[in-house]
Amino acid sequence: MPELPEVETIKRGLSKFCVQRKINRVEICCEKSFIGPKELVEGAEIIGLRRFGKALIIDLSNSISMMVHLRMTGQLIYRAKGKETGADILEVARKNKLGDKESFAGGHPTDSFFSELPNKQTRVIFEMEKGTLYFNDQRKFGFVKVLPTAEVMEDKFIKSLAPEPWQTKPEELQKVLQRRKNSPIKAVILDQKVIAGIGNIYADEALFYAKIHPKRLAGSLSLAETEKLVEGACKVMDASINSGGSTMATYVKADGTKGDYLEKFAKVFRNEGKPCPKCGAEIEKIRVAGRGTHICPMCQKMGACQKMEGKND
DNA sequence: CTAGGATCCTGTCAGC
DNA sequence: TGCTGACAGGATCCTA
Repeated sequence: MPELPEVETIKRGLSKFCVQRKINRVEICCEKSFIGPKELVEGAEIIGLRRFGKALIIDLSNSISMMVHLRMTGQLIYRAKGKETGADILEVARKNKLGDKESFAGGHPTDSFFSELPNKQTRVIFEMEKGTLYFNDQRKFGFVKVLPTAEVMEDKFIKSLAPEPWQTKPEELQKVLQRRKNSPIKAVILDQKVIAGIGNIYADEALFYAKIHPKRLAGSLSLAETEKLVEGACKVMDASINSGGSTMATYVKADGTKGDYLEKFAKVFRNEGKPCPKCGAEIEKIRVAGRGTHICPMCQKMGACQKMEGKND
């Protein structure tokens, strides 16, 4: 679930609490969620955090790194010593502060951000010098992987990542779209080897920004449309990062009630039935490439050619 | 090589 | 209330 802006927000949040702190002990609650020998991590100090697309790299002082991928439902939650239950975290969240001294939570938004830990979904526990870092993951698709720092860039996933939207050249992307010309454009931009960091939310938001129907075949996009799409991806991700991504600071509203960080910037995602902010037409939910997809049927029209083939929706 | 579908796993929610 | 199937903010593997 967490996409590039969420991982970036986590990187910034954890940098405040974990860098220059030692990991004393690692407790693995789910074998599947932790790949590699935990002994290489225990006793090492975190010296920095990096992000590549949706992957977070935690670099350690002993030339070892951990690669974290949250996939659909992963979360990283840090709590200072004595604050493990999360009882006082609601108060922190109410203040809407990202960089509180005591705690931080980001990733798939659930009540685990501020409820008692560890819980049923806790997969790995890192006992740190001054607090505890929990890796939670409901569906167990995510993982933490131990590898030598020197091999991070050789990792299969990292190595095959395309540039992120800000570094994407529309002309280059256009070539890939021609190669993948018979796939729906949404399926293509969800591929991390095509453009890094986009997931289901930002795919829908970027396509809405560019007024492109997600079922349009990739090969049918003009260069101008591709440019607009890249611009849209940059803008929606910038907006999300600036609003704090999906973290406890945005999960809980200022008045203490449960909110939804999507409210802050999502124009179409999970807004089916609501009016389009541009034209007022009703936003629809459809299915594209096996994923729930949200569009404004007025702003995002299919091309005339594809329509005649009966592939419109 | 591309395209499409199944698959990993747990929880929640709509519909009966 | 309980059961069932669909679906979920991801990526890979398998098949054609």
